[in-house]
Amino acid sequence: MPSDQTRTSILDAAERLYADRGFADVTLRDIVAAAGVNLAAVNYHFGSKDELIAELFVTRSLATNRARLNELKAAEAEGGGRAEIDAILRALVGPTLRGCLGPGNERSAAARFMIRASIEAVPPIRRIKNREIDHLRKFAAAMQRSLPGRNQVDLYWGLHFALAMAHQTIRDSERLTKLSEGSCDLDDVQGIIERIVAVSVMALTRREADSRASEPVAARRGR
Amino acid sequence: MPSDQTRTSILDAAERLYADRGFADVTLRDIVAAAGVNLAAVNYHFGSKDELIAELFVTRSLATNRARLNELKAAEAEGGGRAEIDAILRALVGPTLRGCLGPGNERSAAARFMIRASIEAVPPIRRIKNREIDHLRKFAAAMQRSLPGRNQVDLYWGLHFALAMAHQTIRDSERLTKLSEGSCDLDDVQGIIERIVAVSVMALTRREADSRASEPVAARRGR
DNA sequence: CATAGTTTCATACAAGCGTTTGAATTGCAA
DNA sequence: TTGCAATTCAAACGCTTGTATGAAACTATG
Repeated sequence: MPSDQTRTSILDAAERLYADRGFADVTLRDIVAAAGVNLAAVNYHFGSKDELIAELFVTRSLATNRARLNELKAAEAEGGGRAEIDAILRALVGPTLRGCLGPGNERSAAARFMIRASIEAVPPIRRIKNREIDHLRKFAAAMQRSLPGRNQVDLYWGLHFALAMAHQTIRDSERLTKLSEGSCDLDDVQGIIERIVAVSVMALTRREADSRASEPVAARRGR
Repeated sequence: MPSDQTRTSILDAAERLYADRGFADVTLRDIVAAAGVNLAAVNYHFGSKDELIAELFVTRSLATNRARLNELKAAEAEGGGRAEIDAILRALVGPTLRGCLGPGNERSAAARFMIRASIEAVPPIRRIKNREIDHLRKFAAAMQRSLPGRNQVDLYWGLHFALAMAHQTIRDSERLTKLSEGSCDLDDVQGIIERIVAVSVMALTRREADSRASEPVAARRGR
């Protein structure tokens, strides 16, 4: 039975380096140096660089999806099969945001790795990523149960916008900090989650009438 | 005086290739092959690969910012120095969205290049990108004039969310299409703009009270 | 201890990268 | 046309990349 120690140090080092510097700037030699193992160990244990990346991504992807679904199930159980819309959205964006932001001196490498993966979309990851659609579909279904009267298209857009705000907040928190000169507190994760959830709920529950060419001012500058 | 023809074909080919395939997968040899020029021409005319990328980015960046500011000025002029908040947001997200989405058989390479740049953040671009903060500050100031009563932090978050929704819609339109099985119409650019503007306006004009721990349900699942 | 299987190691390899070189070619002024 | 600078070109450079190799070291069973 293998000790798995080399395997594990490679996975840890790779995840941390990819999280910190992105996929493009990290070579196998960087990884093995950080892991304190021999260069050939990567190909011996994983077959190739791409398979190493794929294993990292699959592992973390399953974990994140599990955390989100757990929150969703809990919310639906609490409501007898139908969760409140804000609870659904909180289950969608909460796990990732909590993982990637927050006052911890160094955030979880796992979460930052996933952000990188979602940003840089390197080939081995892109191949796996299509399964995420099925995962999101479960949230779309829950939202439909929660807001049975809503237009389905609006639900998709609301889901999309919620993910967009969460994602961009993680991705470009630096810009927001600079722009606001520090007045936007990115360590207040729960506050950020509630902000995103509140906006998404508003987007999802606004009146039907203004689904297009809403305000008079809007229609004026159509160009 | 140089004919500039080689220079121009390199710029065009590079922009198109980077837009299509990203920075990581495009080599100088790909570019010169597409441009029909010699390999050494890049270094002769631009000095280095990084300087070529930087020139592309600076050019397009200035153009986009100019388009946004033009719309902003027009909106402010129309309102006698104080634009409606929705007009400001439309000026912010409109130019980019119109450039990157839409029914055109092939979208503008320039716009898709800018999206790549904003996604992949290769070093020569990252160095330039900090100027964007100053550009966004003008929109923050306009928003403050438009909504003088609002908390400044809320304005920054609203600006941030508006850009997040626009950006993610461009970036990951494929996912939304798949998720909604085509029912979200990504060719209806003006509809998308109005959707984003409407949500952003709601985010910016919601009542002060719920800036944190808003709904009772929200407070319950704080974790 | 001996031996077979697993894991590590130093080293090499082919391929691709951005860049450089120096000679050919071009374009234009005198 | 001659002459000179600007431009183009084929070829090569040095370097880094992921991967492969075969020997050495380790581990555990008989």
